[in-house]
Amino acid sequence: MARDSILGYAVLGLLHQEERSGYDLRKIFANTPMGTFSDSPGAIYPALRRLEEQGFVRGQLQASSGRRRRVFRPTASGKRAFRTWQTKAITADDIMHRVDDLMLRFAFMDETASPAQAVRFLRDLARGLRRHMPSLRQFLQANARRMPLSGRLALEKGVRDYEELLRWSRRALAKYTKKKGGRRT
Amino acid sequence: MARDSILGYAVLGLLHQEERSGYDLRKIFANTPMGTFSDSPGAIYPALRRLEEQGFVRGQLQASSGRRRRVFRPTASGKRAFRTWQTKAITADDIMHRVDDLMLRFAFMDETASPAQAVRFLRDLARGLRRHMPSLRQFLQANARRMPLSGRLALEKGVRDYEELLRWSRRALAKYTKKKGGRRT
DNA sequence: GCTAACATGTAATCCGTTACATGATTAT
DNA sequence: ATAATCATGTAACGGATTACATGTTAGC
Repeated sequence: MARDSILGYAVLGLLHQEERSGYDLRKIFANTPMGTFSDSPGAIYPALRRLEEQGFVRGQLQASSGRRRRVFRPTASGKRAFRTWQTKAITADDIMHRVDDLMLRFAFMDETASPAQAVRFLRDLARGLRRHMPSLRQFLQANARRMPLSGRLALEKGVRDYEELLRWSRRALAKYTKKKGGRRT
Repeated sequence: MARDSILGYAVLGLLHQEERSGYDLRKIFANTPMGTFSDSPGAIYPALRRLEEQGFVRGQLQASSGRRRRVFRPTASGKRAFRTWQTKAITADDIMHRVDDLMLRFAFMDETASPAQAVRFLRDLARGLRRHMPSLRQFLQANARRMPLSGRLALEKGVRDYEELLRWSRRALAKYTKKKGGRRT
């Protein structure tokens, strides 16, 4: 529950979809756009062990013949911990420093929480972004003039990324509210 | 030169602008959009020590009265190391896993390399992105259908981010080639 | 006199990287 | 047979987080 790595949550989320082995997870991290995470055995297997020690996943040996293979599933407690992490309030700090975590939290929303929670998340995100952006724009306006071109362009890109994220959250919200009538939080 | 943290490079880049103390750096990381980096003393001071041990920066005590304050400057060797890191070829792995590093490398380009290097970097980046995106789009097309809405939206955001980066690199390139005639690599 | 800001550090701990190690099965 | 892939781990190391520790100076 407490001080977990994002990798741990990524793993826990993936295990909600279907039971998987460490090797399965490695392949996912190696071959898909989820590959922002490490596919190295030195990251995955210790992460699985930690999750198991915390009681968030349970591993089970498959096929006693030859090739041993342990597949993992989340426990009830693991599901609870994931959902708690995923649906907790979005802080200013999340927006400034952990946008990637936010996207991971959202990516699994329909599977491990609910469309209603997805809507709540998107509204929360949009609100956080609207609060954050004025100070960013202000910094840009105050400093852009005396910055060299490369620095200015990099900074503008940073601001633009947040604007894009806000636009994305609005489009996403529209898809949820149009498609389904689901409104209860 | 070898196995350095991004924080180390961020620090080294900032020290190129003017001499700064650990505390100065902390303030920058705490109060500006460079704040993706840690402003904790437990990150900054060890990073400065490592840079000093590598001979990349030199610290000097200021104002012997009361409040001690050490300001750091990059050495010739530190400047070389930074420039090498900054201008090295962009790999597929950089594009898949280290986009933030790429932006940091670019942000200091005018100050620590040259506009010509900036142009070279942007062209290299655009080429890398054009190569990378087909497989991303392909994955999206192949999987989007059977993904839940939240997952699909997150994935689309990922693809869109790369498209935005490509657009940004082209706009940035245009600003370099329009503004100055600087063409030699 | 007290608080906030200035200023620099260390220690415990955790996690990821890199490299190493081992062995089974499938395809050529 | 032998290479590739399946499959799981460990050990050394490095760097970041968190919390602690210490002392100075300026402003109210």
